[in-house]
Amino acid sequence: MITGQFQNALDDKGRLLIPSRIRGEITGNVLVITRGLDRCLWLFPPEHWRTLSDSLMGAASPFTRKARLLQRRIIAPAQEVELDKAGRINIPQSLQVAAGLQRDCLILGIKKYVEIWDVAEYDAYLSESEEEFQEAAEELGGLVSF
Amino acid sequence: MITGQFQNALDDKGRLLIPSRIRGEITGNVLVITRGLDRCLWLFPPEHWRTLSDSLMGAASPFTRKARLLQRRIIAPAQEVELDKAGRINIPQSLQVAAGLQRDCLILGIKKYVEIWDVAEYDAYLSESEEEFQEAAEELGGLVSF
DNA sequence: CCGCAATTTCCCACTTTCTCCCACAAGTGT
DNA sequence: ACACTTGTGGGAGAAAGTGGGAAATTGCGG
Repeated sequence: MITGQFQNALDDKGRLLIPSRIRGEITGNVLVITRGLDRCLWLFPPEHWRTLSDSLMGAASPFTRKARLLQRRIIAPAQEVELDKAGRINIPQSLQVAAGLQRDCLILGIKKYVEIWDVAEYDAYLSESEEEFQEAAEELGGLVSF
Repeated sequence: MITGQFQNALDDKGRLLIPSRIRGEITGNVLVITRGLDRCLWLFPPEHWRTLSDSLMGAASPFTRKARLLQRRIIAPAQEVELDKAGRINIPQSLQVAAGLQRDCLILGIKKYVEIWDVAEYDAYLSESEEEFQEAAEELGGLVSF
């Protein structure tokens, strides 16, 4: 169960340190990175990626239009990345661009996976969807109990 | 399982380098290239091509109109291509035209096959289908859980 | 049937990028 | 204060990506 919000710097070589709190939660030193929904990247432990991508591919032959879209947007950009000795991953150029990563990145632990945002992009996202968030909270109110 | 998104240049002789990450996933040095759906080319390892083309032919006698269409659009343009020492393939003139390839090409790994796009064509495709992608993602919400 | 031109194939060489490794600064706990 | 962990930067060597020339093949006209 990965949680926590961290801010680390992407260096000139495109390396990003995975916070040690998160590293402690994963086994092995390989992760899968891909484009997420909204302007961010998703980082999965390989076994969770397999589950997700299989169900995406399963729902979907390349002969239907929406399936191709999902495959191209989610599956295609996915790449295995390895943690180096210092616990960093290399973020491929194309993914940096896709998520608009500059220097300061946010790393969000969302239980089974991790999101990577550019700090500025994330701020923009939060403030522009504040209203929608309030609505969503109201709607869920009935469903969620604890 | 081939994945990853790469951008390489098609040179004046019509050669395109297959990224080494992808080369590492295929055995042998022969691939099958053909026209794909939407404005792109598909590249298969020979064994997957056999599976696909067999099932296309099987599903479809030449006496139905739609079957002939599929066969002419997908099967007919297919050609075997060989990787040279540097890991490049030669893309036949007719296929370059079909996919509108200029110089900068995108190479998308979609698990069992590879798509080749002209960079500009792909950008156009993505932005024009952004809305549909959002819909498709919402629909998946119900199906995919992990 | 032969020779020349155009195209393709093969190979080599250069440049850029990536990868691996090491070093250092700052912060934390003992 | 000292050892240790965490976060950051950079240099050297290796590999990936790119371009171009020479040899081989094809096709065409004489």
